[in-house]
Amino acid sequence: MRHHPAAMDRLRTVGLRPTRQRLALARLLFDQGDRHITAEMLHSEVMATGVRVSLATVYNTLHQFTEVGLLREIVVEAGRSYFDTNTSAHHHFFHESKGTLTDIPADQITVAAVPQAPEGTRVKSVDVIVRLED
Amino acid sequence: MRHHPAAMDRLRTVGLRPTRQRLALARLLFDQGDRHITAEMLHSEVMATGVRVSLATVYNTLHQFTEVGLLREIVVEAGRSYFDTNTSAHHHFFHESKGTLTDIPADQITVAAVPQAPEGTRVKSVDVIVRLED
DNA sequence: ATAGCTGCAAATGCTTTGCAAGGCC
DNA sequence: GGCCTTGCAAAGCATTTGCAGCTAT
Repeated sequence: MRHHPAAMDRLRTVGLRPTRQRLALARLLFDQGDRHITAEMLHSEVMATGVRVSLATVYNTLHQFTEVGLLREIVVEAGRSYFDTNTSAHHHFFHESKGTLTDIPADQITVAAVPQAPEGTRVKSVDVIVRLED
Repeated sequence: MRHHPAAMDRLRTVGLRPTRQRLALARLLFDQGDRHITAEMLHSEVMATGVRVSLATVYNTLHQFTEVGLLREIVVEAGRSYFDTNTSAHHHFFHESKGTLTDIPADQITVAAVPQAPEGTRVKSVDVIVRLED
């Protein structure tokens, strides 16, 4: 049995038990650079590696990872959620015909003069989605 | 029977038959300034006015109106679509705890230096959502 | 008359949940 | 051992669709 310290440590650090399922998912998510993935896609991938993980667990895990800041959820279409392994400030291209997301580096777009948040509220995030068509 | 010329004309102009249902929905949508509304909300409203319209028809009508440019669809949460009666360029505040959308006038926010669209694609729209929390 | 609409109910697609069984510490 | 996790299947939502009957022109 192989151990992948990075994934293991990542889980311990955020206080989630490094179970077989969470380790397999963490490796797929974080061991290959930035990814934009849906629960279904991740489920297919993990099954393809031979590790049995239920779709329900994939959903639960994605949300747990999001809660502890390992992932960021991106909403581009009603009825489907994407999860982004890059949690730093950046924005996205969304290719509507293909249903794929691509990063727009933070330095390639400028959002200026964001208006003051209304009384009693704070700005949680500013999400920019540039929708592309063919 | 009352006739509301504006709603009637709006439908004829875009080539949709001014049926009883579409007229009722168009009046609720367009006769009171900018609105951000979901299918469920609109369905409740129209039923409250005493006009029977099925939820399926509300969905169909919202999409037809969107296709002909009378509405703009805004996606802020997975699993729910909002429709905006203001189709001009502007962005939104989304109050997460209340689930409400508010306009940010185009002149109160600046999105600059949008990167070139990748080969073979066009920018369809640039959507900015400023998420607010309490 | 007829092409376009509508309503209903069933189907769909994604996501969440309840609960018993299993696994990490 | 005890508590956290997982898997399964069922339930939940928002939305879409098929089709028979209705309606605007």
